[in-house]
Amino acid sequence: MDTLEGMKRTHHSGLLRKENAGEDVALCGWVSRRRDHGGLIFVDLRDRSGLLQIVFDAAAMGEDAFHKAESIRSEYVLAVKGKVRARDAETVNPNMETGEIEVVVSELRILNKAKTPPFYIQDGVDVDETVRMKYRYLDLRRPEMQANIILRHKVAKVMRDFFDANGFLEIETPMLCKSTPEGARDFLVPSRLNPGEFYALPQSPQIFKQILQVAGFEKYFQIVRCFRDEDLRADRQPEFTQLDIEMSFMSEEEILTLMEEMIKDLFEKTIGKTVETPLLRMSWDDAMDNYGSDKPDLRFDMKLMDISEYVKGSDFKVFNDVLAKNGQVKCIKVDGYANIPRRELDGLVEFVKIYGAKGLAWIQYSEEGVKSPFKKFYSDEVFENIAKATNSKTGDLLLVVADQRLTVAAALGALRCEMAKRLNLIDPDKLCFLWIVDFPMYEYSEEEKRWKAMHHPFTAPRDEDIEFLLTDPGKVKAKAYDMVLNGVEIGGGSLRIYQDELQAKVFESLGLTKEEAHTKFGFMMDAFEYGAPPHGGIAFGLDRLVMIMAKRNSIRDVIAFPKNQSARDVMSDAPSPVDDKQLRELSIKTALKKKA
RNA sequence: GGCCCGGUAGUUUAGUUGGUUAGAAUGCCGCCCUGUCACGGCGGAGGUCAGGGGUUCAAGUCCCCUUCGGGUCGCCA
Repeated sequence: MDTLEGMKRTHHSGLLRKENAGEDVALCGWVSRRRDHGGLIFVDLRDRSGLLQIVFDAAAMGEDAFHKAESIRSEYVLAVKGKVRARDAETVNPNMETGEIEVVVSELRILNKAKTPPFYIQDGVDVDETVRMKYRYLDLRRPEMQANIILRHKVAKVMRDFFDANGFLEIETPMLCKSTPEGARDFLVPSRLNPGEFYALPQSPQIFKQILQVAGFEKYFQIVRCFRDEDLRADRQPEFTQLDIEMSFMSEEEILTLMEEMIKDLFEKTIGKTVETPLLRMSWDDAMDNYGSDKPDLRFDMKLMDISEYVKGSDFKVFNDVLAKNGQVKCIKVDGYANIPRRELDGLVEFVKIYGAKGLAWIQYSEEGVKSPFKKFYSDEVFENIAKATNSKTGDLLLVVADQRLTVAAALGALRCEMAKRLNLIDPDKLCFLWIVDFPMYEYSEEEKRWKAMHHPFTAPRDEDIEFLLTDPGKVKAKAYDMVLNGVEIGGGSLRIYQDELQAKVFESLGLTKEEAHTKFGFMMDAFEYGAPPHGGIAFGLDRLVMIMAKRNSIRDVIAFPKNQSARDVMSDAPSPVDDKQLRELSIKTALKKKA
């Protein structure tokens, strides 16, 4: 085995070009591929910058050195000295950035051997994700993964530059915090020095960033890790990174505008995409009614349409019952899909049930006439009127759900996205941003039979709705806003309550007594008694943002060391049991053992 | 916690109605090869069909349980 002693790398392999022909270079990297022709060996050398072909020629380099070259295997770590040579026209490889040149090796050093990797390190290879995760260091060598991690770095860098230029300060907040029972489950950390007591890892720096406003920093941001002990998804990890922002003396309008500028700057400087501002703003009500979602994907149309008025007053019990209970009958139109196979329709019925709908009906405006499970309950005229109202032509399909407003929205909203996916209606290069505004302040929890804050209890209600806080909470809208990109919520925030009378009222509306509120959020309420400025903020999900920029379907692909769906790190095998001594130090008697 | 899908050489996979010794590609090992770039040629090794139980003359294949992985609903103030 050799060392780098006395050799200094002069270039990165992937950056050499025809202009470098004739230069003496020293390169370092990993063996991506080896092509042994007997007296001539080609190796694709890979470093962070890319691939380059290096050539070992028995005639030119002497027998001993060539013999050494013959022992090279995949992923060996090499250092080579040699001369850049322009390739003959017929040996140019147009598929490689460096395909016009190669490096003829004069000196080879094998800096390290490598075991045969469990999978081939190349983009586009479909390897089981558990294997990729276990050997994450190999998976991360793939150019695609390197690009994702590099993009992530650039994103953070551009954000920091932007906020610095706009007078913001990056301030760190604690990782060991007080547990707050509201919201997501906390990860708990036992305190050795305080037996029986626990810290919580932050779900977000929400309270601290607001207190920093009381402290007079006026403009705060932080790129910060957050922790939530909830079930995972393709776009949810137990620890994730947030761009967290809070500022004082700014209106909602000013905040939204500044964030638009940040996003515009970000997309331009990282992936070279132009974002048109100002972004579209849509009320929560409009989003729910037209798209069935508070994070609508606007890359395709297919809006929800209300056909309640056309189907009321018939003998069709399903619709009648729903309409009698203030429900609605709505549909989406799938253009040119009237000949949908029956089997697929049955599948769609099952699909909407996942979202709480009791069923799915349809109208097929087919060549052979109208087909619909409720055809016999209505006259031809009704179907003509529905066609007119929904702008349906022969060949179109309407998918119909009847239920309460939010159930219809959930089912048709999901179905809308599903049909777009199936029919390939989504342009993958499109970026559709929008703001969702005027969120409801509260949502009713059927489970707990009470009103819960939709955002969090420090979110300010709209001034004109304050009078309804206690009398009609469902009517109150909040000064809250989410930024949505391609059907993904990438950020959300609000103006906060900063006057204690209003805060008390909101706590009361949530069924919290002053004492309870004080136990939960006391230190913040204390702080707010000493001159809290009007303030507000927002937080963006950095992982999700990078995921979309990198056109990936999972945030695991843009996180260097992610967890799997069971929240395990399969590379390090965390979490793991600890021995009793550690537990005793923490004053924890026993840990429930995983059942054997 | 619920629902759906999946687990076959290192990797990606085929495997029909349950029926001979589980097949291929790639990777790996050996030999040959001076213009390849997914190099090529010849030869070779490599399998707890996730685990357990059941049905059967016979199970990779059918049934049940467990386990692991992915997606999703709930959950994520």
